[in-house]
Amino acid sequence: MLASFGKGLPLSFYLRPVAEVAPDLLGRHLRLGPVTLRITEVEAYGGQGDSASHARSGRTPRNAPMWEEGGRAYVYFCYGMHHMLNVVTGPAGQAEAVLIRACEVVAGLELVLQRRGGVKGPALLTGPGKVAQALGVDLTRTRETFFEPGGLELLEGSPPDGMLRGPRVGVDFASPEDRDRPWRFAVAGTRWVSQPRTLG
DNA sequence: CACAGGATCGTT
DNA sequence: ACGATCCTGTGT
Repeated sequence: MLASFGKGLPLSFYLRPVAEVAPDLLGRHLRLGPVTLRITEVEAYGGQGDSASHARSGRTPRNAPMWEEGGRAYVYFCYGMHHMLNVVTGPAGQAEAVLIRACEVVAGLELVLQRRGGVKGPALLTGPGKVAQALGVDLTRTRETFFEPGGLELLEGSPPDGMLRGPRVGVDFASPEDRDRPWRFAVAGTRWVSQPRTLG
């Protein structure tokens, strides 16, 4: 019999404030083809008013998907080698998104190991670049909704027992107010978290 | 057209 | 602590 990973999340799930959707994504399942991951760490990024967000300087070709209706992917290329996967939230015009920072493998371990170069332990999937690499997500996925057959899917998954939160990683360039905003969320007690140091 | 920098990762 | 590596936004 086929393993069931739950139903797909409805559009209404995404059409809420980003700081509400982000913690609600913990424990959800992210699937693309044969690989299914359980989300263990995320970060919320706000719209134009958030100086840490790609939306801070208005709409550009790269961040255009952020301005569209929630329930789709925003993928960008970083440091010349890493792809970052975000979940766009809110109605069109809000430009809010959640960065998927870490996961644990639910299905497709063999392919994940292959894509990640045989790395073992938490280093397999703790960090946003690693998540995209494991899923096989690249720039061609940006703007794609989570409702397309054969595409990226977000499923109900299993809720976490507890949650940790802390400031976002790598946003020292932002205003003090935005830098200190506790918009990073992680499943409590899991090894599948990047830089656990700054989480409480 | 040229340039500086980045929501990172893996090694030193 | 640092280098890889190239897309992107900004300015000329």
